[in-house]
Amino acid sequence: MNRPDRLAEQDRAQIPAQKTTAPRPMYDLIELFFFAYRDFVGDADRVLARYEFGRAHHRVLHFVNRRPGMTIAELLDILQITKQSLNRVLKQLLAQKYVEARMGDKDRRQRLLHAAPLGRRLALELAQLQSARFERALNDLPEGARSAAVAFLEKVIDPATRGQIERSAQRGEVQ
Amino acid sequence: MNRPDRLAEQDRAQIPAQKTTAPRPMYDLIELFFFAYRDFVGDADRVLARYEFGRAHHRVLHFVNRRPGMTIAELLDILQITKQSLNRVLKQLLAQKYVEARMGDKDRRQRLLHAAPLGRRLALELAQLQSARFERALNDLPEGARSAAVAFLEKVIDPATRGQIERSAQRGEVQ
DNA sequence: AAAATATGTCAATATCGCTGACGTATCTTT
DNA sequence: AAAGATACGTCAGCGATATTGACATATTTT
Repeated sequence: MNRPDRLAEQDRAQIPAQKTTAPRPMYDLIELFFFAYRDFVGDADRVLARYEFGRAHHRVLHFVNRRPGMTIAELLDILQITKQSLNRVLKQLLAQKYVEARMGDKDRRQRLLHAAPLGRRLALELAQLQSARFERALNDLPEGARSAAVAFLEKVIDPATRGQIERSAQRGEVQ
Repeated sequence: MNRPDRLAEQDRAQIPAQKTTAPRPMYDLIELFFFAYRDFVGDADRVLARYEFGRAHHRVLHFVNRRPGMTIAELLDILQITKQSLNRVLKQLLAQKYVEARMGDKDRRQRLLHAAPLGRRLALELAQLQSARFERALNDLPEGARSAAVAFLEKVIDPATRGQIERSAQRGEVQ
């Protein structure tokens, strides 16, 4: 499946005038990705607004719920935000009992984060809402659409990001 | 492909105890979508930073470039932001000659937006960068992966949003 | 004892979004 | 011709989320 109608790299380099013509951008995918993501997060946004939470809270809650015992450092690594940004939302989630922190057993400096019952409920509600959107989409599509979507998204992700996710996922997912 | 193993709506409502058990959320798709989008916009972010532009500028520039002659109202409709938010970034794009506005011919109140040469160049650079990511992904995937991705993303989008896009797309795409 | 690590926190700033209110030019309707 | 609707611009203020830099504390490692 290697695009036989394309010239190999070295042949291509020898074409005279056209100086390695860039292909036409895939505007369809670019725009669809933009709109799909916007609608996808929109579902959660509406619910979060009722709790006076924002997207940042959602992201933290999601990963803490999914990967219980996560440390601050791991969370920073996966969310790619600064400590200061994380701290603001985490402080609220802790104060309102959506998340709880336990002292690390091996390293007592660490704060191992866990979703509290309140947080588990909200995280589940949000995940179900977003899943429902995917389900509606997949219901209209042929067999194999789901694994195709998974495969595509995986490949779109940076290899470096993939590494991060896998490392963090190793230590037990939940739900 | 209509899931024959599902009960019709009215039968479903009569099931006693189990009160419509929600299926397990599709955590894989949820997380992949999050990371894929983040990496996808990250490409553009790095370039935009060199120009002192942000994502908001990119979105405006993209649609103005793609749908020349777009009015302010259409842009607001498609971006789903307020006039005030748009104005701030649009003003900069106009001042720096990335975008130009021409008076409407039929309705002289309208400002028909066009990407200026500088804007076309930047828009293309960004689109090519994002396309390159998709291309790398699709090269690793079997035949038909692209149309599968397009189909999936289309279905994930709200029908209402689809309507908007189509309406705006009718009046001539470019490049 | 010194250095590295995990985390918290202060202060200042930027971007991007919002709401509400009001102004002007232009088109449409009566 | 007057009245109303429409397209757009703009002022002022606000909130959420992100940033950087600097510094503090507790704990672990060397």
